[in-house]
Amino acid sequence: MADLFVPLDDHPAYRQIANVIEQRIVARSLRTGDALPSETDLARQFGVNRSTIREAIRELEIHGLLGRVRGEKRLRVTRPEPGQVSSGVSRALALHDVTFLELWEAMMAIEPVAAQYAAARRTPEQLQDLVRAAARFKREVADTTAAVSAVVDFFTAVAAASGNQVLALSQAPLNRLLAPTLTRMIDRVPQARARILEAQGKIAEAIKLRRSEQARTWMEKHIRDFKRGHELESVTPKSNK
Amino acid sequence: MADLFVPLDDHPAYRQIANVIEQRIVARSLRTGDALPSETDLARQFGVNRSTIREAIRELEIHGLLGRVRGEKRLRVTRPEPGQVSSGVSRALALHDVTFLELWEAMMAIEPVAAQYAAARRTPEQLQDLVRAAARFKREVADTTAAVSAVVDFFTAVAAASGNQVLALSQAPLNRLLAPTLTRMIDRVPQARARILEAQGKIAEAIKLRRSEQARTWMEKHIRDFKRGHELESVTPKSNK
DNA sequence: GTGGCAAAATTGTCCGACAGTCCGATTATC
DNA sequence: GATAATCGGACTGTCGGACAATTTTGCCAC
Repeated sequence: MADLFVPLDDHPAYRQIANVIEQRIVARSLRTGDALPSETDLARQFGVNRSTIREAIRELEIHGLLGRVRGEKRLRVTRPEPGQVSSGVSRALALHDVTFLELWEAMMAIEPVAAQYAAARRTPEQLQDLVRAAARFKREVADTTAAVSAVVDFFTAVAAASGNQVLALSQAPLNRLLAPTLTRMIDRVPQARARILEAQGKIAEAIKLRRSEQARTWMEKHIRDFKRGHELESVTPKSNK
Repeated sequence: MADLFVPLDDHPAYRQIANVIEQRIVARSLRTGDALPSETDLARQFGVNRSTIREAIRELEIHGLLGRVRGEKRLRVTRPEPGQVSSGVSRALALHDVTFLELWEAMMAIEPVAAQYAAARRTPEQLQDLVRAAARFKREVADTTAAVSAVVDFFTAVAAASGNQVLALSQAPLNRLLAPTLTRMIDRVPQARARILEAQGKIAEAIKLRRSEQARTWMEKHIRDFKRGHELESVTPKSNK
C-alpha cells in the first residue's frame, strides 16, 4: 500500500537551508537569544545568493524560530510563542469550516482539565492575571467586543495557570475560533452575560482556594452554557438575514 | 493585561502583501484549488519586485495556504493539512522543553474523548484505517521503530474517526512528541508491547461496536499505561549514560 | 566610563538575467 | 482520426549587483 519511493521534494535550496538552520536550533546548537550572522555572511557560508538566504530565513521567521526584538536589526533565535503558533492552527481550522459543535467538544475536553490543574498549580501571579481578566469582563460587560476579549483572556489565563504548556498551546487556537461565535451569542442571548459572570467568579474562586474538583466542574458548567447559549441563539434567528 | 494597541510591525512590503493575499483566502474570495497568477504577474499587480513577491508567497506557502501539486509549477490555494500545521506546534513544544507529564496530561484530556466520539461517529473507512494500524502494530511489534509509528498511526486514526477536526488537529502535535519517549519506553519496559496490543484491540473493538463509553475507558487505561511505563522506565536507568 | 558622532555594516527593496522545466500548441506518425 | 514526438513560450529557482534607510560599531573628546 505505502509507496516504495517517496518523491524527493526538498530540492529548493531555500528549503534545504531552512532545514539545516532549523535543525541547528532544535538541536540547541544555536540557542535562544543567539544572534544570527548577517544575511550576506550566511549567503557566503552557504555559498548561495542573498535572495535565497532571505527566503530561507523567512520560513524560520514565520515558524517563530527566528525573530528580531522590536527596532533591532539583527536576527536572533527566538522561542516560538503560543500566540504565534496557534494563530496558524486556528486559521487552518477556520478554513476547514469547523462547526460550533466541534469547537465545543474540544473545549469541553481541554478547558475543564486546564482549570483543574490550574487550581492545583497556579502561582500567585497567574491567579492575579486570571482574576484581572474576570474583573475586566465584569467592568466591560456592556461593551461586547471588550467583553468577548475578556472572556478569551480568562480562558488563556486559566490555561497558562495550569502549568502545562501542552494544554496551553492546545487551548490557544480555540480562543480565536470562539470569539466570533461568542460575540453573536452574547449579543443575542440576554442571560449569557450574567451566566458568564457567575461562572468566572466560581472558577476563579475555586482556583484561588485550590479546589481542583470544583474548578473543573464549574468550568464544565461554564462550557456547557456556551452550548446552550448557542442553541438558543440559533433557534432565535430573528434579527439577522 | 492585553495591550490595547499592537505595534504596527507589518511595515515590510512582503508582509503586507502576504496579509492581503491571506485575507483574500480566508474570506474565500480566493478559493481552494484556484490557481494564483504567476509571480511576475503578481509583482506587476502589487507594483513591487518579484523578489518581494517571492518572500510574501513563501510565508503563505509555509502556512499551508498556498502550495503546488507535485510536479506542477503553478501555485494554487490549498487548505492547510493537519500534518503540516501540527508540525509547527510540536516543534514549538519541543523547544519549550515540555515534560512527559505535560504531554501525558494533554493526551489524557484529548485521546479518551476522541475515542468516545470515534465510537459514535466513525465511518467504515475510518474503522478500517484504525484496525489496520492496530494490525500493523501486531505484525511489526518486534521492530521498535515500526511499532512506534504504528502506535502513532493508531492515535491519529482514532482522532480522525472522531469526526471532529478540532480534536484531530489538537491531537496531531502530541504524536510527534510522544514518539521519542515511546521509543525508549517500549524498548526498556518488557510488558509495554503486550499492554499496547491489548489496549488497541479493546479500543478498536469498542469503536467497531460503537460502544462509546467502553472506547473511552479503554483509551484512558491505555494512556494511563504510558505513564506507568514511563515511570518504570525512568527508575530503571540501567543501560544509559 | 560616558556621550556623541561619523563610518561601516545590515536590511528591505529593486533591476536585470539565465538555466531548467512545465505547458500548450503544432506537427509528424500510425 | 488518434496518438506520439517536437517546439516555443511561460514560469520558477537562483544569481549578481545596486541603493536608500537605519542600525551598529569604532573612535574621539570629555
